[in-house]
Amino acid sequence: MSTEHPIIRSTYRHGDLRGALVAAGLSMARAGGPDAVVLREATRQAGVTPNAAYRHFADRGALLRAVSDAAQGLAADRMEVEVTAALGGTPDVTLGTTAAAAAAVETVHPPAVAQAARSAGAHPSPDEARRMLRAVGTGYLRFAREEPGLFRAAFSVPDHLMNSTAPAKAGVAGRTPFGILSAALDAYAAAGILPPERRQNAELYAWSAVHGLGMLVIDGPLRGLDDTMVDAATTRVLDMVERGL
Amino acid sequence: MSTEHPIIRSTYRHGDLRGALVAAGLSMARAGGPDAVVLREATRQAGVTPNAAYRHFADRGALLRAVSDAAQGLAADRMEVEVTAALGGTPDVTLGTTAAAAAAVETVHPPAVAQAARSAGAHPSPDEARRMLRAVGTGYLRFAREEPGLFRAAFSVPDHLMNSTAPAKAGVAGRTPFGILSAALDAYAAAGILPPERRQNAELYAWSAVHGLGMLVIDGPLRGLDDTMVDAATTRVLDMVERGL
DNA sequence: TGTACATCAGTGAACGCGCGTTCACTGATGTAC
DNA sequence: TGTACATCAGTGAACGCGCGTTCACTGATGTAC
Repeated sequence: MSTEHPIIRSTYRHGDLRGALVAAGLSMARAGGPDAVVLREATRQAGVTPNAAYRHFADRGALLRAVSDAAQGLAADRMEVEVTAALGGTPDVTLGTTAAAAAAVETVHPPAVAQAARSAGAHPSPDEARRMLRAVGTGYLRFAREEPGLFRAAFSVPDHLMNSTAPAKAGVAGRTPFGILSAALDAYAAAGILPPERRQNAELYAWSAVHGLGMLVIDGPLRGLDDTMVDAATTRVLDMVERGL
Repeated sequence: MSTEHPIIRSTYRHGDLRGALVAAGLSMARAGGPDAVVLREATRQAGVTPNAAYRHFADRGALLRAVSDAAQGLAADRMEVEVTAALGGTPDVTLGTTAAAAAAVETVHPPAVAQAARSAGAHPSPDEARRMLRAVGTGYLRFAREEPGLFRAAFSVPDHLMNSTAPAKAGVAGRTPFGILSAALDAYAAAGILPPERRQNAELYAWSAVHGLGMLVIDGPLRGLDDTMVDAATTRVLDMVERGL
């Protein structure tokens, strides 16, 4: 079932087997979600014996968790791109693929992106804050639709909120999806559009709405919706969040 | 791995093998979600040879779809109970389990429940409409938390919205989860709280918010939230939907 | 009312598959002296 | 600077497992005459 030929190594040591296994896991998750992450296949793609994986991961679950973290990092990257575009960094870019998006992030300089977001977050205008929050939502949903397998690997694998700021889950700009959402909500509050008493846990409510649409559309009963309908639904869900928060 | 002993039949024919396989599938889904639905194990629990299943289902996928439909029916039942309670049918019942909930629905007479909802839907007061919509949401989320495996089997298995009114997905009262939500939104519109121009596709937006919270809590990064936090989040998400619709 | 027969729900045995994991091992690396 | 040696990342072979699915079949049922 492996489409890519196993790599023939020249050296006895691999060099970065752990990284290679995670990369292989990501490519499997991309194609089939978390369930498609197969330990043996990962070692095959890395050009290594199956049991070599156990030098780096206690078991399949540990590999899957590492893959999930990496997928969260990619989600973060996709969101950063959207936020940057919304804030005027690269106006109105329409990026087709997540790979392109990730590349775009890297070309804009990771720290610069975080910087732009942070400075806008400090003294944002209501309009900026709104654009930022919407960008976070659309970025999240773009990732869900462009990479449904990675999306499920990122957000359907058991984990705790407490761990959601772990560095492994961060994108190239060093922020996690949760952190990006939090920053946008901070901006929202700083701009005075969100009453302070409603700021607490606002992440959960905004996240719920957007996550639910994503799951219904890629995995659930709304699978049949075409792109324009999903776009419309995205807009309306974000309207609802904006009004309802 | 099978905990229950296989049934020894006295007759050559089973009687209702299809039903038995779906029931076995439901019990597996209850314990482990859709991935845990194993065709061979279903036949074992039904006391039948593995290949006998192929008289009733083309393949494992067909069995899984039947199980998913049945799970949606159970979700509908749970929601009906909540709606009935909210509308004064059985004031303030706190039902622990879905089994109890389903039993409660049956004792109230299925048609009576649908009837109550329908009559409230025809000329509902704003307050009635609000209580009804919230009940739909809390019922959905109660089901998610009480029966996470069934919830995932019901709403994470590929299907289309077009089929979402199929009778197989209905509960004992004959309505599907989607149908119940629609009825509540009709009541909302009829009560004049939802502007007519916002009625269209409102199902999707309300559903997204509630579904997202459910998935994040049972399967995703919010797994660690304790019951009181989830209750609080449920209230706040429903507030958001109410304000934002 | 009795019987021949078509139907089709089940049996019994087997298939190929790929998985995760464990065992005892080998051989390249880098460090201490 | 050279060498002995501990470390540990990899090998090779095997395990038990249970899955979905297919084959040719058997035997109870209910219907047509």
